[in-house]
Amino acid sequence: MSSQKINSLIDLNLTQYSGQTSQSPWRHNSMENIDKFDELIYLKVPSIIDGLDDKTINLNGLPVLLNLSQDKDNINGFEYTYSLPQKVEKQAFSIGQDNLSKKELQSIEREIDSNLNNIYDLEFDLEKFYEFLLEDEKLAPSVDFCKGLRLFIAKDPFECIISSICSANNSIARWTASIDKIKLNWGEKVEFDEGMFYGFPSPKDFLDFYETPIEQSEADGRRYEVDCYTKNLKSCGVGYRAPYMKKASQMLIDEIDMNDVSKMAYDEAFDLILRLPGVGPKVADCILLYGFGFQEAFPSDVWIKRIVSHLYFDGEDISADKTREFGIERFGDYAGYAQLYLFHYARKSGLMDEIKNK
DNA sequence: CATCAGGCCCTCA
DNA sequence: TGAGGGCCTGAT
Repeated sequence: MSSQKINSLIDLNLTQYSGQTSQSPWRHNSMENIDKFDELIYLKVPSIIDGLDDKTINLNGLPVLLNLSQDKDNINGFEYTYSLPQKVEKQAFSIGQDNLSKKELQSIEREIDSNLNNIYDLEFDLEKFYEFLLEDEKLAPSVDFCKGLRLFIAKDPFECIISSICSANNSIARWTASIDKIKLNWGEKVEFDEGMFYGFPSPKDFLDFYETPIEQSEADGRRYEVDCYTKNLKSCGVGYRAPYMKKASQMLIDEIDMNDVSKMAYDEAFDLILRLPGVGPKVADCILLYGFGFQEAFPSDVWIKRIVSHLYFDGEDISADKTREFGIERFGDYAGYAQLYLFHYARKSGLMDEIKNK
């Protein structure tokens, strides 16, 4: 398999490990070379691909495994290879192909490129954004610390919603571990030569999950205890967020169509997402930014609050709500990126430690 | 054994 | 309308 090239300014390592609240990290392909970003991601490309003889072939969401690699001293692009699981290749056999044709492979590659464009926000003009940053005295230093950092957009909005609910009042290590457990327990399994990979359960799947290891049930007029450990959300370490996740899933089935959200204006989408249980202003903005691509969102957690307070309000203690209003007002369509750059600039420059010790 | 972690929910002025 | 207490859980 020849490797494909993407030519865009991006630092994969920085982007991947900047702790953005959209998805748990991917899987290292090799730990041997630390000077190289070398990771595997499993995703599904859209279902229809162009086949031979002007026919289209429905592979119903073709699973592909991508191996992305980038030398850490070259952030002007990256390369990837991809592989398909044996199971799906057999589906191709069943529709009369003894292998995928060149045309079909090209179609798949186009879809992969399109997915990578979305996930890494590659259409975003970083150079233009840097001009914007340099005009702001406070933001200007961030350019040197964050060169090549891009938004890391979720593959799946629902996964992003659950991940974001999970991240509230939590540590990065814990919420990512919980999400990994959920995928391991209940995600669709797809086997590649490189190993087993897992999808994320659907909203409907979540309705079947229990909130505690033992639940009371009633039948024949009497109560008894049911061992539901195997479908127990709390066994994934999500704690009191388990009922939030279940109720949110129910609402996403009954009353909120995720397909509508991206068509809405930001304010309207914000109010809608805010109705989900376990979702406050900060989590709502994370969902809109990382799950739906609303770049005018300004997720305001305690750190952004402290940073904004320090840089723009002379250290005066301001509320998270006021921080959010400030970010949206001041940075406009760049709010999401400004938040990302502020956070990592503060972390890398030592500003965060300085504020913390106050 | 406390404390705390990239908030949210609920209660009560 | 907003301030403040309590909270699953696992790491330190």
